[in-house]
Amino acid sequence: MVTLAEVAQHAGVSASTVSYVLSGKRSISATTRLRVEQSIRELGYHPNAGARALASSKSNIVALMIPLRTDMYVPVMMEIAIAVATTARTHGYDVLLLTGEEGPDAVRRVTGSGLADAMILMDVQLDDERLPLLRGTDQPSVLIGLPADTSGLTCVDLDWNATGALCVEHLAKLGHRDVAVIGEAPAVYERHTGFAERTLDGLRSRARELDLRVLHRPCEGGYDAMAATLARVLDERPGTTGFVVQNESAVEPLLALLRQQGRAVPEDVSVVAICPDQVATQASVRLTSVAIPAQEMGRHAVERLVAKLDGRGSDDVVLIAPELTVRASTGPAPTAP
Amino acid sequence: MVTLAEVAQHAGVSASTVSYVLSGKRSISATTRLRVEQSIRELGYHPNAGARALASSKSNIVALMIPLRTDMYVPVMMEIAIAVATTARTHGYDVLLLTGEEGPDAVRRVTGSGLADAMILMDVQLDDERLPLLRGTDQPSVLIGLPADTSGLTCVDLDWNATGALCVEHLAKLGHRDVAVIGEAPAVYERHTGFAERTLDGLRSRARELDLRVLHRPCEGGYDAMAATLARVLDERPGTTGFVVQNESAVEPLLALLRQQGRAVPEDVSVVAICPDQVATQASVRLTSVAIPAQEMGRHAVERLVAKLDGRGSDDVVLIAPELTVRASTGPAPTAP
DNA sequence: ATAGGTTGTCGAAGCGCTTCGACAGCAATC
DNA sequence: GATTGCTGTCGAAGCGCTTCGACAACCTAT
Repeated sequence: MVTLAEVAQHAGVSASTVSYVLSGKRSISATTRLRVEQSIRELGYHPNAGARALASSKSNIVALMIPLRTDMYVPVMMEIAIAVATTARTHGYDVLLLTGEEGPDAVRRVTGSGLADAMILMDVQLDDERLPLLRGTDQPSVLIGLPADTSGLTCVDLDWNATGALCVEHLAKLGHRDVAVIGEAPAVYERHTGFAERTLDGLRSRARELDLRVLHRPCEGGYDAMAATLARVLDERPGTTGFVVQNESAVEPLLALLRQQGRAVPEDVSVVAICPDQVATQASVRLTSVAIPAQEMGRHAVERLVAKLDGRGSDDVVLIAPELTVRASTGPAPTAP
Repeated sequence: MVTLAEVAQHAGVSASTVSYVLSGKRSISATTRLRVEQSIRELGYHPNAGARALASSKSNIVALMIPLRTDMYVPVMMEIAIAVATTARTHGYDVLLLTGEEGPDAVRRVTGSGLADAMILMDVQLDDERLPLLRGTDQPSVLIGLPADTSGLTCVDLDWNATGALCVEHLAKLGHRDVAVIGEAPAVYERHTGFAERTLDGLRSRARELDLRVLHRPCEGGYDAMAATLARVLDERPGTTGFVVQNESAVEPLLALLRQQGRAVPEDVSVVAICPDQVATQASVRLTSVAIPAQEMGRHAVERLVAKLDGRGSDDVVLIAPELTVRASTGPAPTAP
């Protein structure tokens, strides 16, 4: 392993000079800089991460806590993780992957050991047990997702309230009066995951204003679960003509079932999905949808975090405005016979 | 931040004693150990990762390189990543997430800087440009996936050859004579991703032995692409009664299309999928499938890696035997009218 | 009693880097 | 010609830990 000292010797300068060439924290004459850079290249020098971290108290690593469970939005999580990793890299940071498994202990471990300079938390629950720890440390952090109390925290999320409202508005405008919401798996609501509840709140309150009737049913993904859910919905509200689907693994089953029952989309029934664009365009009917901007969320989170690490930036909430794209799964409500 | 020295002072012992309590590398009397452990707890001490890495030349971090692109098996990748992270943790390692973006440079950076003690590579291509670097370093590594030349490398993968063979065997046993393979997106083959080619090889050579006709068509995921592919297949081989689908985002579209064309599954047409069990059980027809054992692969990879780090373990290839589960999407070939 | 082992603890060196203060050299100012 | 102010470089201290050799203290076997 090549060390700083060896580079210094090779270039005929002192170790500190090499360090300053690397960090740019003091001015170095062009000739020395070039000589040092040349030596670095020739020897194939890479600074030792541990030594650097020890001396500077900075690891240049950000931790990313992802959920352990895979009961929702797996591709979204993945896309966020990838966006976080690539964005972090452009700012000179590497990403440490933590699963939810350790829970709050992971936060303690990371802050305590100086393993990472900052953290990004995903899968935030409304009353997340990691939050007190984050508030109690001076290590910067960003949440992807919104807890109930955001004071003293930086959060990035899609504006789920607005998303719910947007979906129901679109259906209202098309004349639908009875709307069913196919939600995430029950477990997601039970653990009070912010986005699911917020979507529903936003949707319901807008529906009230617009005088629509809303029936919400959580739904595990998959064909069988969707079949059972649909049967119950149509039994309870036979006049339902609009669907909002938040569980992406229920989308395709729903379409198949409707088709099978002779209900045409969008002639008889309209469907709005909340899902990544890829899902919306690959479905058997091109879906009118509100996109989940996974990449943007990941990128934003890192950029807020880097800002904080640089001393710029402050605690606040970044809500990304939802956008609804009209495709082929929604149309005017059928006129009563 | 609490340091070792502070713990030592608090416990009335020397720093080295505390260190030995922590590492267990020398025997310590029960009384001192207890006293030290007590102090550690009271002060809330966490060893500093950087200092540790510097002094011991071990970071206790393993790097995981995941593919940047998301054109295949996203949930599988995610599951592997999570399995790697949790398994690594049980062995005292953390996981650094690298995306393919940097390519071979990432390998250089990580080995050069001592950021990680070892690495796991995913999305391995048959002739991967990272391999020479891995062979040229003494840093342990494990590949998830099989390159063309595995000499000097440790690899973990599903036995894709056997997987292909298994699928076609199952169809043959049911009396099907004409089989179509719906493959991954063309790009996957173009970059010579091992698993796709191997599956095909295994399938073709077994088909030859069993005297079946095979038609292979790569296919982007989604409904439209699948529709076009299916039309071409049925045009070229109208007698096709068996399908093997490797692209999980083509499965549901295929089922929908067949249904739409009045071809019943499994009465008229049989479908075998290669996909995670979750996909197979959630599809509109419960799919006969060969499971992709994502968790097992991740776990295995970490365990091989840890073995190497401990000086046990050697270079070799672990192939996981495929298992075919019969569900409702395959049945006897229809007898010719 | 003495030599030879064990066991438990300590002191000190050193891992490779950053960073601070010092200072030589030189140009501009009075 | 002395003073001030830069600029560019160096030496040394120190970050918090691991680890090696030393060595008391005690136990066994002669």
